[in-house]
Formats: sequence, structure tokens, C-alpha cells
Amino acid sequence: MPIDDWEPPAVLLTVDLVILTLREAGLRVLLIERGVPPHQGALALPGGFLGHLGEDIEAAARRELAEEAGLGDRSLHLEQLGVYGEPGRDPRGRVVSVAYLAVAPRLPDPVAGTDASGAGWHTAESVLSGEVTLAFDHRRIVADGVERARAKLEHSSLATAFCAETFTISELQEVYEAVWGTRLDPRNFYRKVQRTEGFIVADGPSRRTENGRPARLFRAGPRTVLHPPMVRP
Amino acid sequence: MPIDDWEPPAVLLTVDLVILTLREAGLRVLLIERGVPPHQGALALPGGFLGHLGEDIEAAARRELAEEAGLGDRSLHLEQLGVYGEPGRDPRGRVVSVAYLAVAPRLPDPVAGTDASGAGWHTAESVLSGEVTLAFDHRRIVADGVERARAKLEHSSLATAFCAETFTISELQEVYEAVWGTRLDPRNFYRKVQRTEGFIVADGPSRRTENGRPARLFRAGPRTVLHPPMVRP
DNA sequence: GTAATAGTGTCTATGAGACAATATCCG
DNA sequence: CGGATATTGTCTCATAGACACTATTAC
Repeated sequence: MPIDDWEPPAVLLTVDLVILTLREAGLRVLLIERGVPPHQGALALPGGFLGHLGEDIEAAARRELAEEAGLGDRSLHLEQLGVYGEPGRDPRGRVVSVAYLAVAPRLPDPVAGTDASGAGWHTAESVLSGEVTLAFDHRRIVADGVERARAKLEHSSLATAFCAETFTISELQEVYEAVWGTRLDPRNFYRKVQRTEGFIVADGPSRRTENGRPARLFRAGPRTVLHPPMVRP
Repeated sequence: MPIDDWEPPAVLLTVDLVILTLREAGLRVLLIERGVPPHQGALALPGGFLGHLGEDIEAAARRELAEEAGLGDRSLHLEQLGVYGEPGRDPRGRVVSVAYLAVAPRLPDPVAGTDASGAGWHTAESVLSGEVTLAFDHRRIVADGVERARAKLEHSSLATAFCAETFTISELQEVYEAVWGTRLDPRNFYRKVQRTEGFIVADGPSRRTENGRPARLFRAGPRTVLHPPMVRP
């Protein structure tokens, strides 16, 4: 019951980033090593406080993407994941965090000092299984981010955000297999993707050196929602 | 670039509620008439500031559900919708709002003073079309809430949250038709829902007076995610 | 009986999944 | 040529959607 001179309480706002990408062994999430208390030295998601009172929240997310992950120039997929504001989640006081999900194409190690247990790309599995311990409630945020990505692969063209500008259908299939953790039939996948109007559009005639027949190149099409959806086995 | 004595800025936190239900003419959203500036007298979503610094955000949402909507006792579906924190959205300063989506079963007029243009259940259509004007960015929040509900009807058992404890299959169908704004074939709907294991379970043998053959009664089953999903036409 | 709604049966078109077959590269 | 991957073709099964039909109430 507000009294006459009641003033609403003010909270500290942070953004946290779940940045996903694909590397050799599959789905990875970018972790940094905290340089300041609390949880100094522990692994955590990139992120930080709102820079100033007038900063837009998504702008703050993009700023942290640049500052903490070195992913400033690129225009990667970024979407809001949710708010994590449980009292007591941060010893510095009432800190409410807005989590964002970012998806980056394959790229070289972005952060410095990637020693075995330090900052860098960790497999999603190692984080979700608890093999790697994160500060705050960041493990839960990663879990929510991975689940969001898995769900959006079904109904949106998010998978193309894991790929470079142009890509082959097999590369796109690897995205689905890595994020979902399943195997898909290349032949059925091929047709399914092609028949989904506007999902991918042909680019160059073909590419590829490695081995076997060269594959055609595609790029992301105009469609962002998929009808019918890709089905998770 | 943080300087040595830099202090993170503090923001004011509010919760806003998109409370959906079904009434005669279809999908409705609960709006209140603002009693204080800014936008005094205008229609807006129920909501308000965090009560005190230690209040959990979802708890604040439930508190507002009780205080502003008179829906305290009931245990309705409540899920986080997202954060709306654009600078300038609220003239009182930097106000960041966490929006929640609530779904209520059919119930009598909950709030007082339901005059034509005042507080009460407004059709979702009138809000989305702009026929009814809302304060702040609340129209966008309603749009996001409705779209969330539409999407979740496909893949979750959210539809049962629009129904009473027990319901008939036709009543469940009315939920889908109202939220999606489409017509469905009762016969195919009937089988589809029945074949989705765990979605609904039989309750009483039958009920219903109105007209025609009495319908069997069901209640929500244990399953919350639907495989395969209900498909939006 | 008729009107009305509940519930069942059946047919068809479409898409998913299995998998054979062909194409095109490397060596 | 053989090995590898890309791409196409075909078959089968499950399901969505259309819709005839039966069942059970009120009048």
C-alpha cells in the first residue's frame, strides 16, 4: 500500500549475453573470466551494467558484444531472451539482468587468453551438464538460451545466422545437427530445405574443395518464419 | 569506458500485465484507467512499480494481478513476456517494465466502473487495430502478448488455461478459434485433441443443457508441450 | 418427428522418413 | 577407376482436412 511520500525503489540493470556459435565439436557458448568481484576469476557470460541512464538496453547489449566479445563490427542476430531479477542473485544489491541471445557464424577465437579453463568458446554441453561452473545464475540463462535456439530453429530461419554469408546445404544441416544434437538424413534435409520457399536462395553456381562433388552455394532468403516448420526428430 | 569512481545508473522497475480471457465476442484484454499522471485518465495495462527493493519480479506481477485486476486468489497461468525499457517511454524517468502474460478463464467483470470507454475487458482486436488508444507503449506489449498466446496454443496446453476446471471439447475449440481468429472443423478438432496423449483427460461422464447431445467433460491433462503440435490454418 | 450439437468413419492429398540411384568432384 | 559428397527419384506410412454419417439430447 503506497503511502503519500512513497518512492519506488531503484534497481541496477545489467545485460548478459548468451553468444552461440558452431565450432568443431558442436554448439559453443562464449564465456569470459570475471576480472572484478563478485565471483572474481569465475567464468560468466559477457555483459555488464547499463552504461548511462539514457542508454537503450539493446544498445547496451550490442556495446557489450563489442567490448567483451570483440564482435562489434559484425551484424549478428540478437534477440531478447528474458529478465533474470531474483532478489539475492547478485551480492551487489538488487541487480536485474536482461539476457540476450546472440548467434554468430563460425569465426576464429575472438577473446585473448584462451587457456584451458579460461575465457573462450565452451561447449554448450559442458555448461549445461555442470562440468563447467558459471557465476550467478548464468547456467540457467545459458540453458534458456540454448533451448530458445533449439526451438527457433524449427520455426524460423535462425539457422542461417550460424552460417557465413553463403553456405552449402550440408553446412546448414550441420547447424541443425549440432544445435539439436541429432543426426538428420542429408537427402531428406536437402529437399525439405529447398521446398521451404524463401528459406534459402541460390547464390554462386558451386564451391567446395575438400572431397566429393562440389555443392551449390546458397544465402539466407527473405523468409524468417518457416511454413511448414522444420521438425525436430 | 568506466572511470575509477563510476557508479552504475539505477532504473525504476515496473511490471505490466497482459491479462487475456475469453468473453462473448472473443479474445479480450483487461485495461484499467490510469488514476495518476502520466497519462492520467488514459487506458493502460494493469501494473505498477516494484513494491520494495527486495520484491521478486514475478511476485510483483502476482500482487498487481490481485490489486489491480482482482484476480488474486485464482492460480492463473503467468509467464514472462519480455522487457520494455526504451529510454523516453515514460516521462517519469528511466522506467524499465517487465511485461507478463496472464491467461484467465471466463469470469464475471472483475473491476469496478465498467463504462463504455473505461476500464474492463476490451477486445484484443480493438486494441491492436488502434481503435482503442493505450498509454505508453502498451499497445505493442498487448500485440506481443497476443502473438505469444497464439504461438503457444500450437505447442503447449495453454488453451486449457482459458477454460474452467472442466470443459467440453467444443469449449476448447472455441478457445482456439477466438485466439487464432479462425474457424476449425469440429470433427477433425475433436479427434486431433483426443489423439494428443495427455493433453486432456476425461472427467465426468457428461454435462451440458443448452441444446443437442450432451458433451463429455474433460480437464487439463499432465502434458504441457504438444507433440505433434496443433496446426494453425 | 425436427433441430441441434456430440461423436465416429472414411477418403484423399500432402509431407516425413527410408533408402536406391545417379552426378560430379578428387586422386 | 574408387572414394567421397551432392543431388534426384521413389516408396511407404502418418496425418491434416474434407465431409458423410450415426448418436443423443430438447422440443
